[in-house]
Amino acid sequence: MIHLLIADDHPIVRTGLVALLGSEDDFEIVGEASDADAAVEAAERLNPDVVLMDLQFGAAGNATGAHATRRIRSLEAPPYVLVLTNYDSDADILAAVEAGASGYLLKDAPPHELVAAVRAAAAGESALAPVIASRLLDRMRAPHASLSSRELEVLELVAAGRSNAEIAATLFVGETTVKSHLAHIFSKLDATSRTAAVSTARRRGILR
Amino acid sequence: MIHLLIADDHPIVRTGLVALLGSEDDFEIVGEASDADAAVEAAERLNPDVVLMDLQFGAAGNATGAHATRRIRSLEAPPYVLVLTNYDSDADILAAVEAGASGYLLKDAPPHELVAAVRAAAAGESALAPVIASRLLDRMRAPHASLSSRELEVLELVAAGRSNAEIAATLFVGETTVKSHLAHIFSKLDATSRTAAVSTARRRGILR
DNA sequence: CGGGTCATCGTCCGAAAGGACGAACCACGG
DNA sequence: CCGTGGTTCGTCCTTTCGGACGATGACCCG
Repeated sequence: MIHLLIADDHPIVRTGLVALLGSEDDFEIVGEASDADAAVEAAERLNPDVVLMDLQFGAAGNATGAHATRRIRSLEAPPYVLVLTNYDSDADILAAVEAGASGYLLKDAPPHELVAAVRAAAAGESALAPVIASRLLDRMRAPHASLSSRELEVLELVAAGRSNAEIAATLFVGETTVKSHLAHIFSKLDATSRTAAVSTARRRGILR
Repeated sequence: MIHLLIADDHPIVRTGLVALLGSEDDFEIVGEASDADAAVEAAERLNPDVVLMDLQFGAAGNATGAHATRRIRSLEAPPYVLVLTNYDSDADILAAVEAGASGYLLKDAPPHELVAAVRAAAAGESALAPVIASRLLDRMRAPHASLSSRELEVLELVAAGRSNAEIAATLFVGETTVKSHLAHIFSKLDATSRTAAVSTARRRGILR
């Protein structure tokens, strides 16, 4: 019997997952969580085998699914975490994998793929949606144009229209550091300004 | 008895909606559709009272939920269409309302709100999520933040990462003119920098 | 014809961004 | 054990951007 915890801020999605997965004979849904903090708490208390984790949680909290994943994976005897999200941006994928996710699925995945991924995760295997797997392979093949996670973090804030000073404050670093990251980003993306970098990153699918 | 048709490309969401709405005594789900064309066909054939319509359909087809809504509303004795989507961008809302939607709900809406909206739609009333309603009112109050065609031209070049000097050369005008257009754009979009303006324009659906 | 919007071009000036150096710390792998 | 890459910080300097004034002519609409 595989014990599942479902963490998603959309009631509709939670209901759908419960209906889809609950009908499998060897699955048992032991809990649901509607935000990142509740997910961590529930994972600790209910001791599930696999956590289905959304990456985007509404404005309710500021903790993201990636944060929650990291915290869950640092519990003792942690459950496997299967990330389930809408988008396939490099930034999200990288953040999730680094946080210790066992798999990365898109919400438009067909049910059988979802079920298979849960079984794989419960067995300790990795389960990546085909789209995601090929994207990761692309990244392996062309390591030169890949940004570090910190650089992505900076670039996302740049794309949101924040100034260097604001970004520095958000990330708790000096403005010099932000400019340094940006210089590396410009070099990697072959851009000479922040807006050009954002444009290139969007075109290449690095940002969504 | 209210007959429902559910149109959404995500199996998880469809399952969730069926589970949530199917348990209401006076609701009956008469069909599901996984893309926009199938939704129109099903609406014509099954003659539901209310169609729950997603706005974003995956890359499968090119028809959007707004198109499908328009076509459904142009049937004879058309059902009411309740748009159900993830995003609350002004462009989406406006497109849906113009296409004849009776309501606009976000997928993170609580179930009771969803049920209430379906009943309201079936009764021929409008049902807007509070967030959406207030946004529409804001738009009414704040007279048209729409950009002139020249301003849009400039903004697109800005979004492509070009500098003021490059934009000026491209459009065969002086750099001063570009800066003047940008100042107007900043004012209309309530932004203080080019990247922030691009970000806002994207969020509002002004830029793709 | 007056009033509004749009597009075009100015100047002045402070703030922000970017380039060009350098340098320290740490983790990780060959 | 040493090199490589990532993250952090620094200074000096130039370029670009954005704000705050402005001005002109073209156009449409009531």
